Amino acid sequence: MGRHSCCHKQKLRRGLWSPEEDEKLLDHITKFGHGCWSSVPKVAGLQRCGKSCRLRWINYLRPDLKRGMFSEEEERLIVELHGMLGNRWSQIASRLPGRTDNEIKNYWNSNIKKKMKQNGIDPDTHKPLKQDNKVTATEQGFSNHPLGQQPPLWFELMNYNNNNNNLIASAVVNLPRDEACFQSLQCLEGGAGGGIMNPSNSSGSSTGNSMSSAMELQSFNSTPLMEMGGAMLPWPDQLLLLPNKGAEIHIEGEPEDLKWSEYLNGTIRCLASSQQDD
DNA sequence: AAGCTGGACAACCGCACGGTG
DNA sequence: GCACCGTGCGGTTGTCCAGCT
Repeated sequence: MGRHSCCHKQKLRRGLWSPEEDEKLLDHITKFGHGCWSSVPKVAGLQRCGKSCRLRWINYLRPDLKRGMFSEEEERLIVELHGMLGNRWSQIASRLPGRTDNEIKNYWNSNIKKKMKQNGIDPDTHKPLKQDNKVTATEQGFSNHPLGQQPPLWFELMNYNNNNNNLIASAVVNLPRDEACFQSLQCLEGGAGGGIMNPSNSSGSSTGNSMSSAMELQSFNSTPLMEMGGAMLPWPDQLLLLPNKGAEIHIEGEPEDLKWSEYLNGTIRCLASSQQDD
């Protein structure tokens, strides 16, 4: 590890912080706030550069830090957000109260990345790895599926998610409006009730729904397609498959669409349970 | 017991960006 | 427009420690 140029010039301390330094910094910021970071070390009586003080405060001394292990929900959220935002750790951290970008970045690199690879998911693209250890539809007993030996990505992910309650990776699945995709969704629908209309009978008009700002990278160009509880709910062009949660869609400003999301979660969970029982 | 290794965490580096004079 | 400064961010690397040989 090198030395900050400013630290070098001023012969400032570097490396791990001592409890005494922590106390000085904490005491100073508690009383006066940090204000201009470059002036903090001088006023607080620290032989550190302002940058180092800022980092120490943000990553360790801040009173609102959560610390401790990441919960399953936090882990799931990190994976989901990373799928949408990429390595924008500060943005990801802003959606996890009490967690720092550095903490999340470390956790991603040392833990989640590894789990995703073990699950056959590329942590960079959130898509299945093109490797031999990938869980294929054929391995899962879908060799007789009409889609054949090499089913499309949406089918692979959908079934992969169904058969693995411990799935770590989230994935965005593009859903083509064709008969094969429709049939697969019918399978998902299972015995949970409700009805799915054949895409060929749909009007094909777009409602132009969009995701929330947090998910602006995705947009749903939806077509009314699915009937549930007497209401027509939109068919998304994309599904977001989430670990341990089945699938979700997020459509801004239309709470009734969330029912569709919960409904799909339920059917996927239901399907996974019945398959495990077999 | 000693050395090695890998994981987790902490901290630094370089760069980009915005504000200011 | 330009230089300078402070700040924030993401990538990288150092440090510590537990487990293994």
